[in-house]
Amino acid sequence: MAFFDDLRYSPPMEARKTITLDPISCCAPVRADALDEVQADMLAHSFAALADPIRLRLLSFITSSAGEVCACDLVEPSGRSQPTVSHHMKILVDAGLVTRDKRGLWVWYRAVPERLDALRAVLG
Amino acid sequence: MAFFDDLRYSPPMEARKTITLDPISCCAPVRADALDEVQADMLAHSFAALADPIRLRLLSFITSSAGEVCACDLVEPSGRSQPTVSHHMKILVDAGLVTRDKRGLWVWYRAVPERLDALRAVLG
DNA sequence: ACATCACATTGACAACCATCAATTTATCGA
DNA sequence: TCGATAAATTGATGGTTGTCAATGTGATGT
Repeated sequence: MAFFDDLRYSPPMEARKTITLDPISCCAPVRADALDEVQADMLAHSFAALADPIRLRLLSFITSSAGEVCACDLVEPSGRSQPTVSHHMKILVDAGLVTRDKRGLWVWYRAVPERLDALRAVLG
Repeated sequence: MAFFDDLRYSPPMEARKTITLDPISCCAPVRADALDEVQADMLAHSFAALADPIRLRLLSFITSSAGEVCACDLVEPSGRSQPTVSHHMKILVDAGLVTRDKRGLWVWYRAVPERLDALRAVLG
């Protein structure tokens, strides 16, 4: 019971093996960074492209169609104006998640599966 | 060559089989939404939690340590002030990506692998 | 009770972001 | 060359976000 009281108000077992109750050294150090600052900046930029519901739906339109999708088919189902859709698509393209291919008057978008795989890898 | 010129300035093969050159029907329709608006809102909220380099590094500190990490060990390596780290950790907790456990003076964080798995699933 | 410590909250500010109307740019058919 | 069309850009606006100094809150040991 004194043991459990100790546990409740102290650093965990692993830490308690090597440290004292001195607040300065209360905590076991975390491991070396898995992500350096440059990697974190790049990844954050990619995830930011996914951090908007409209962009997620636009991307889902594209990934759920096996091939390409015309920009003209994204405006109406997204419920946003043409300039807004163009703005969001630019963000997805700049993040490398989709490619843009202009042919004549129309622009065609394709998902970039390798890029989505890379983001998946970071999460697991 | 006339054939390729056509290809270059027209909708793709699949579309050309069923449509005319009338601009109104120029494009093959995208498939039904894979993501409805409610799902998109929730997912965007989760990805927004990952859309900051500091939060990605904080999360990586936690996931790269097998067990828990003390909040007191996150301030110095993140290079941000204590209130700023507290702010970012709240965002990660609210997004369900980490859990918060206060024991005595210290707060301990743990990753929530199921939640990271869920986000991974969306990307693949 | 009191001083101390870990962490959260508040308040303020600058930077960034989503959105749309209006306009511009690029491409096509005639 | 001209009119029409798809998409990008511009400019403006309201809302959100990252940051820190100062302060508040709750737990601890004495």
